[in-house]
Amino acid sequence: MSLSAQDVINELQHAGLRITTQRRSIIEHILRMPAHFSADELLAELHNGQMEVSRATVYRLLPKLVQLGVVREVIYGEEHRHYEVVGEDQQYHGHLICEQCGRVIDFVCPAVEGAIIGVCREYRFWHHSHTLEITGLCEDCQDQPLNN
Amino acid sequence: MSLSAQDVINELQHAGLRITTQRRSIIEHILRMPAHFSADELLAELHNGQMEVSRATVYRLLPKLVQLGVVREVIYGEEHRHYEVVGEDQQYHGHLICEQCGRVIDFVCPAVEGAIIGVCREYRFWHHSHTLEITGLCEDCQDQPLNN
DNA sequence: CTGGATGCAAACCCTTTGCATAAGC
DNA sequence: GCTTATGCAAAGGGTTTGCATCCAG
Repeated sequence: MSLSAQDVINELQHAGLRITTQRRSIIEHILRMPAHFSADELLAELHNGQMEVSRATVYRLLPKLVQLGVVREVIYGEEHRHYEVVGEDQQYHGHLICEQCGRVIDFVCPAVEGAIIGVCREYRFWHHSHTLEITGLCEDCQDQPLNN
Repeated sequence: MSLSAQDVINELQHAGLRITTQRRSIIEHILRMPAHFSADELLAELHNGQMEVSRATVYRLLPKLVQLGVVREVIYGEEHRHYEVVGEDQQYHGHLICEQCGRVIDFVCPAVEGAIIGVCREYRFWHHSHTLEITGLCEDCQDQPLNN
């Protein structure tokens, strides 16, 4: 089962935040966005729909959703922020980022999960979230001549 | 053995880049910076010395050094970029980042290294570099009341 | 000499914010 | 009604860039 808009709305309410038409719309769109999206891409989607939401509102809600654990920031190499939805049952995963073509490949790796839990125990660190990003060349780009 | 300024300068030359007084100065300072630094902190250090280097020059050199594998970008949660030197013998490591006090704790974990190599083999991905960042609460902050 | 590097300052661009208005609860 | 959320537009702040000058190779 994946996260529903209502689930997120309930979380907002529990956190003492008000449920507005704009927030409802933003949440519904976020759940339909591709794996990784930026604030700008989200805004573009919102403007394709009937509901208009201002940049400010989107920018104000996203950090709250991060705090609530609904989305998390990923793919930091890029110039602007990217987010992805944290599914209920979704395993933590990492990203393989191709330096040549920009493609982002998601991967899951239980061994990494286990290692991270071990590190946190060792350092008595309370683990909230983590990101693992590997940059390099994807299979296709390894064969191609460099172009920079 | 850790990286010397001359090593980096040789790498620049091999890459066809010119060796200028400014670049020499930047490189020397980078090697003396604390574990993680921003472009701004680097500039402050440079201005403490006798040699003046402009912001533009620093901002133009850093990406080249990333490409050459001399430094890498880390600690992406922050609003601006941070870098760290990639030592010759330095083990890859990750960062534990405290959400409360902002402290950054480096850790090494061979298990993570192994897992990453496995993932790259599986996806036929050529590994250039990677970062692993775990956010949460450090030991000290776990006991303190929340203040946000 | 000649093309790459520097410095200055202005431009960029994503993101944040002040303030008046609107609307949850 | 009281307080929070929204929208607009302007500010913010790190980073990039155009252009004239400089200098390493």
